[in-house]
Amino acid sequence: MQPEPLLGWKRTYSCGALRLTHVGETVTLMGWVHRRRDLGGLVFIDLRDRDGIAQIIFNPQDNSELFEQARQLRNEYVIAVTGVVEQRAEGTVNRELASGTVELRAVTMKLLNTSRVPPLPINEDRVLDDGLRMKYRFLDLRRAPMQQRIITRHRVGKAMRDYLGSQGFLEIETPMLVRSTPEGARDYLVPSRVNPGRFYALPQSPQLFKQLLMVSGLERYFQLARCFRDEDLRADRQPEFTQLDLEMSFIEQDDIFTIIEGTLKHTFKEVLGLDLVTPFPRMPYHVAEQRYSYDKPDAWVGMVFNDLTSAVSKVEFGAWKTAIQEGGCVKGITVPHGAGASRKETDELGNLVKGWGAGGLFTVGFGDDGAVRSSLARYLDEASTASLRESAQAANGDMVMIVAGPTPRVLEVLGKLRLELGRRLKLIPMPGTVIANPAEQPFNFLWVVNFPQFHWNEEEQRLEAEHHPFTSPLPEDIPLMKTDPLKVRSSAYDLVLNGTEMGSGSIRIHQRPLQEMVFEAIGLDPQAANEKFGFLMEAFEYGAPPHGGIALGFDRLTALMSGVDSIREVIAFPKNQNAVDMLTGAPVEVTPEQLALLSVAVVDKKPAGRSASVPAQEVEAGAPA
RNA sequence: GGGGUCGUGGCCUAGGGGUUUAAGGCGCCGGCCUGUCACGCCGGAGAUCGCGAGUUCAAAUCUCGUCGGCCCCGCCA
Repeated sequence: MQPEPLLGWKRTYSCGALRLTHVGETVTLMGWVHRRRDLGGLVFIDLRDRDGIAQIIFNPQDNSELFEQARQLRNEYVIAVTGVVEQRAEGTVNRELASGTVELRAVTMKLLNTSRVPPLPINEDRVLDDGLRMKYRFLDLRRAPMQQRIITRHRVGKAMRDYLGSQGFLEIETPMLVRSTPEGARDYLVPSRVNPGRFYALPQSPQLFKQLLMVSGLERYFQLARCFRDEDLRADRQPEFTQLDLEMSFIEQDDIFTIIEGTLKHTFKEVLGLDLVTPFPRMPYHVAEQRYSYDKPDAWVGMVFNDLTSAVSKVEFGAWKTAIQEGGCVKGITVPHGAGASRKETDELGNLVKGWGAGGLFTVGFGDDGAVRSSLARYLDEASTASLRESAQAANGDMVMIVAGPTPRVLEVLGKLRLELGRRLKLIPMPGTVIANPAEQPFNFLWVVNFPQFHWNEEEQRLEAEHHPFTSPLPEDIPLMKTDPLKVRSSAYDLVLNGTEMGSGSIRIHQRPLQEMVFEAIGLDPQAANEKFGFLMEAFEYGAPPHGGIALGFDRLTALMSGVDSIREVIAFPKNQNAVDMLTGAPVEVTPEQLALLSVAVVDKKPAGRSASVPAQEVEAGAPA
């Protein structure tokens, strides 16, 4: 059997689309052989495309030659099949398949392409080595869970575009080859051939351009903007990532909040069918800083974070003592009826928690008879146990899951832990659920407002912008700029989701004198400021409107909505931890000729560098010939 | 830059100094099978245990180094 060209064959339905209503129709499906079940006298092929799976039946009595061809099919062969949709007999219906009430009785078939045996299983959902997945990403992406996430990503983006479009926003692209600015993350640089010795930078964000668009009078801008930061990677950090970036004129902070709340409400409804409760709670920065009292936003499914710091202050347990001594805290989530959790389950959660940057997870269970079950039992005397139990509001049968350490970390970890518990205990509302009150909301958004304008950079012995230097101070605090700059509050705000940062923005400065004042405060002398940002300040002199905006982490949001921890799972072609694209091998060395053309010389090259550590032949083996 | 963890046929795992001729499941190849859907049954091929040193009579197993994946700290205005 040799592959043939399509020669006029047209696909009439997708595999996942077949239903009882199609019975009797002659249809043509095209897709990949998902699985073959050869019963000897009967062959079933599960044919898969992006939409789903259809069962095709080959019967030798219909066409013996076709039947023999079907026996020769192998997984991942690409075929086109024309046949008649038939209702499945009672007892042969597959409830697991959307198309499970029907099957396609094959009449003719065309082999479109063959396939080698794939190096990773495409027809089953199992945990695979990340390196293998990245090297064969084109096959990894063929797997159903990956396709679902890529589709989710598309839908999230589309929902955002639709909503913002309906609100009068214009999607405008900004340049990728931009001017390098010293502040912030390290830049990716691009040498200019036309201007020897000069470099572009890839944008860390479209910040300056979107402000200029406001000066230009475009009034409402947004973009799913690709951003680049040359910093070390994490599960939630890639060197290139995507932000929902927007900016508005003639607005104040509340207007931004309303737009974002509307955007997220629409997006969650469209993509997950969940009705988010808006507006999101707001918390001034100083409250978050001092108490970090997450009571309201965390009042979800009854699993609030309980502060146990004082309750366990007398417990002679090293990790807790250290945490408290260093100004941190001990907090716990009380899991209703959780005391029955197995050692295996708590160990698993413990490993997750460690991976999120906490020292470990400590559990104290209270049996139905009130008996204490804990690995820390020997550290817990009667009094401490009682006070812990009271602070944790634990009833008989409950389990308290405890994390200790620096407060921000504890809160972030507990936020993730709670989401994980919600998933495991099936407490997260199913798609389509109307969330009546914020306490049931698995996605707990929170605005943190009024960040300080500056913080002190100990290393450089100077003030530094907390958000960025284009952020406007609160008008009432401007007089403090000269006298007590650290007390100046800014109009910067963060959007926090389940204890992790999901976005941040601010109302911007739109007048030259104030911008100059801020530059001066952070130690940028007028001449340097003019050199780097003169174009912006000059723009302010031509009728810049009041404006502000925000950027949301699109990858992170999509990951959370997909229920995965790593943004790599929602990026089609991500980099590995060493910022290497394991599929193509990038970055690679380039020829001396290329370098010469760019007036670039490579110095101090590390021997056997990382680009060389992806052997060329391995890459070749992974790439299509 | 640092810490942790993992690396065993194509895939996922077991084995943690000598009864291992490296085990199992999936996959692959061949045979049988007309209602399967993770089809079933029978048979077979496929691994010098990431790589390199060292310890030892003996190393997949212990030690050191190295390479690679992942997680974290630093870093990410």
